[in-house]
Amino acid sequence: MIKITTKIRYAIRLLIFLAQHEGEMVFLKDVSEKENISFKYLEQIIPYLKNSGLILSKRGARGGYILAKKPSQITIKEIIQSIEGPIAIVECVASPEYCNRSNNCVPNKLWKKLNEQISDTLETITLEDLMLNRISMEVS
Amino acid sequence: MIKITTKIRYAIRLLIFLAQHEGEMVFLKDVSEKENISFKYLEQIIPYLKNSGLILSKRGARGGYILAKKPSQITIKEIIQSIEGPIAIVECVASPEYCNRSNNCVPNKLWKKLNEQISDTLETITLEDLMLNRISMEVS
DNA sequence: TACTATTCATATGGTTTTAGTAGGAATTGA
DNA sequence: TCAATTCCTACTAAAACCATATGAATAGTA
Repeated sequence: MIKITTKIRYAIRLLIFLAQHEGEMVFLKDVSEKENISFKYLEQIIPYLKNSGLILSKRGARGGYILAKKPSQITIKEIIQSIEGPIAIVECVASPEYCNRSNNCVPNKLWKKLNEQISDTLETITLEDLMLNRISMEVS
Repeated sequence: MIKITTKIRYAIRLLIFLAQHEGEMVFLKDVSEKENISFKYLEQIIPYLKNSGLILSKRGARGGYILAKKPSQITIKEIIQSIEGPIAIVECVASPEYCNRSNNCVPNKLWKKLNEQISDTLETITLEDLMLNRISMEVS
């Protein structure tokens, strides 16, 4: 059911790498090698992160990528949303018009609750938290 | 990313229907018609629920299905797991051997936390809760 | 017994998503 | 001019998703 795609996982590892090299321009080639992720696939992930203003790039020789914000200001939710759009575990929680059952739909409330919980959790965790290994297993 | 499949959603609606007719044998045809779900698809979902002991069946004319337990004793987690097995938003949270990065993997803790949170939430909600519309939006 | 209604078992198929691979254009620094 | 880098776009294999289809097995009933 609920699967985190490689795109999201790679994006997070890429951003952690950038966070760990804050201030430097980083080559994608290095990320690819150090993190052992397909270079060409990484290239495809980059545009999402650029478009949502998470990273900046510089073209040409000695170009590269750099975080556009401080790691403490980048939430996991932002990262995921930059790639997949709004978090919606079922269509109807984002677009009620999607299903005409919505009005009196019993399970809907369940999905809404779960969706909000996931969304909230992802919003409270930042890149910095990941970097500093600052993830408590307590339910917040 | 995070999507609830139709199989799971249909299964829950099927079980709610059974819960609403507790004590009676229910024909799949009725569920299909009332809930407007493909009969043939429902038939494919049934075996999962049977195998995990959530429902009982009776074959032949005037056969049908009935809940094997009280609605208060069937959790949403059980239902989902009966269809998809253990809840694992990434492979490595269920099978650490899946990825050799596991030891010092920074994002792993994030996925573990999120996974547990989802799992916990789904475990605390029962069929009865759904039936009685007893889902609070407060984060538990 | 024959008929009908139901569950049970299994095969098939179309569409979408996932997870890449590939080739080359554009840009920039040296 | 060359090499290193990002940028852009097309393609593809495999899996997952969401069903549809056919018919066998079983059981109640007239």
